[in-house]
Amino acid sequence: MILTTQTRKETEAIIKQAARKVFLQKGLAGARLQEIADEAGIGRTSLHYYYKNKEMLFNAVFSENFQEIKKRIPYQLEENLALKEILIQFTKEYFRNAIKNPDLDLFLLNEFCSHPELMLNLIKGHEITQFILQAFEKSIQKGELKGNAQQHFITFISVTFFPFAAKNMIQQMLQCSENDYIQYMHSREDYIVGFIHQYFNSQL
Amino acid sequence: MILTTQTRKETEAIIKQAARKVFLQKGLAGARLQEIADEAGIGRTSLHYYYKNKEMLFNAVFSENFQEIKKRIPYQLEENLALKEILIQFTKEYFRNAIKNPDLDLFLLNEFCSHPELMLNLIKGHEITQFILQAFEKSIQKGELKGNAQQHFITFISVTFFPFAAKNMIQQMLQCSENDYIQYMHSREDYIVGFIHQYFNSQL
DNA sequence: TTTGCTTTTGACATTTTTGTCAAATAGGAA
DNA sequence: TTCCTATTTGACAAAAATGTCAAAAGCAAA
Repeated sequence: MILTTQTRKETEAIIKQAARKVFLQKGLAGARLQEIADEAGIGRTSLHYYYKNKEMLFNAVFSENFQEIKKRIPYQLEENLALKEILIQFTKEYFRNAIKNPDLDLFLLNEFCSHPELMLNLIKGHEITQFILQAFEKSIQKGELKGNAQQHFITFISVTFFPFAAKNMIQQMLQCSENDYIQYMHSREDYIVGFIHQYFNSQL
Repeated sequence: MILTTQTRKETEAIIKQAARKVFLQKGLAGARLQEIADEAGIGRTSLHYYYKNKEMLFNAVFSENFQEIKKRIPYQLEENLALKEILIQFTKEYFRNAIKNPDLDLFLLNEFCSHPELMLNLIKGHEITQFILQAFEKSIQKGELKGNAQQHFITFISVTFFPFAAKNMIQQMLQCSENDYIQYMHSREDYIVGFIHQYFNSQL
């Protein structure tokens, strides 16, 4: 039997993954170091060897989640793409990454409540919000859409983002397993592309 | 100066309101009995006089929130109403109640993660989920809609429910105050009614 | 005022969770 | 093997939070 000697980095990665799982599920206050240690398959005391205390560990995990969320959001969208195309590209990119980690979405939503200052950075550093909002406004000016850009924008965010944040709720409502849910979300990607097309057509 | 003697019920109500505030903000694990007592303006020990322990208090608060959520959801919808009308009625009823307490929505979403068994009751006791889902299915059979009932259903839930759950996120994204948000949500009600009409038209 | 009840309070006990430390262990290099 | 360092472990300390209890205080009726 081969024992792979783990380097410090590897162990840290295992711990972070375990911590991530527990933190996402129970939040900072609800997470127990013992549970994280068990999940990581190490002694609780060892946690302190790698991360001085709970707060440090949380910060380490959090900043990674933070990065991961950023990666979901395509930062370069062609300036002159049609709005419809922008939305479709965005959706595809978001789904591609989010399906792997739907837990992050609810976490994110909560962080906007508990740490709004941090979240502001996420938005500010990333002008995507303004970009899409403005794209909606331009589209309205061009006569492709009627009404209010903000409402359209929120609708778009809702139909893409919410089903990830509400993963557990949806599972209960549709009375389906985790696999069913993932399956369902895969097909939702196509559904949303269709939804976007219809959204524009219905305005004509 | 008049001292109003408080009856037990009144004191309980004060405590529940204080507890509600703290629980909604910090969750069960994050809430401190001391903070709740301070918020209620009583000694911590008195909490135990009214509610044996933290869990009991949480249950009391929770079951009220529970009831409040239920009230948002119209339980009697005419069986033979057109789907379009069902959705519009549902939306109006939901908005009417939710605008007052948008905090509950995110709380609810979290509870589906942390206490799925409890949430199952909320859904089971209330056959509204199945009712609307089936209404979508019937509508598809009648040819009013194409595609998958579950997708339509989730879209509908998303555009109505999500903007409440994401209150803080939306405020940051639209860079607006709480008042602006409320204003915005009021106008969203009308927007959604229009959205529903278009949703059906676009399928023809 | 006395009595009998409800409510509040503070001191203390218990439990739970986190943090510290020194000793033990492992594993590679000399 | 021996030495050195990195890591793990278990015993313990400390802190944080909750729970208990009996005594005190409040209040209304007799």
